[in-house]
Amino acid sequence: MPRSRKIFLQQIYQKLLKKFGPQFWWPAPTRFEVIIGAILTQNTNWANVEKALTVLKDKRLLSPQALYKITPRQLASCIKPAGYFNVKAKRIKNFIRFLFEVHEGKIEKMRQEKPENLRSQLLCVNGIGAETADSILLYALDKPFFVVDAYTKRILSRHGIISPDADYATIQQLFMTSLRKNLKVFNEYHALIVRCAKEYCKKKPLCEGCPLEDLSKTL
DNA sequence: GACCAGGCACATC
DNA sequence: GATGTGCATGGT
Repeated sequence: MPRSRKIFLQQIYQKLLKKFGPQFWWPAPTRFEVIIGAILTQNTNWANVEKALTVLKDKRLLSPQALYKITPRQLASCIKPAGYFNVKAKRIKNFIRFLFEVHEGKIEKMRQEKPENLRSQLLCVNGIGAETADSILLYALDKPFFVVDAYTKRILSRHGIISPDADYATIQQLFMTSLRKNLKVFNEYHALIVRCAKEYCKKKPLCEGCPLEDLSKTL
């Protein structure tokens, strides 16, 4: 990778942090809740996810044991506010089944797995793709994997750092080889990208007032 | 009423 | 292997 691109990614982080400050993403009370949230938030507004999580909490269903017992149909009816409730119910059940079959139903057991192995295992669960796997690894399990999403792609391609058709692994590598392997930075950086894209990167062709505006000129 | 939101798997060509 | 499509609610 060109050295300039590396520095560029580091500069973007500093700019975003300066502009928006820390984002405090995912301060959920349990790792398990973060994981379920990661599945529920697929292609969905976070506010809707919180509603679904509240229902699960109120019904005392937000535990591996409880979700193991519940039927997909019952689960679907609880998570309706998050949208795609039938698919997501299946996906959550798939994850729970994996958790019990491979890690005795225990998150802490799962955390003992070697990070690379764990990522492969998660990707084998039907319904968990690269982004959801990395969100789980980073935000729930404290494993340093950079999360790439639609916003990340949009911002980077808009500022000419990647081509619009760059794939997930390529973009992830870009970040992971440019930055220290640091949980806090990975966590914050992804959240900052989402924040920036939401506020400034919606309108085509250019995002007026975006803190990254001037950077692309220096590339 | 259209559009969007912190994706993914599957069908089809 | 690329491209298209279904899944669904709630806020703007």
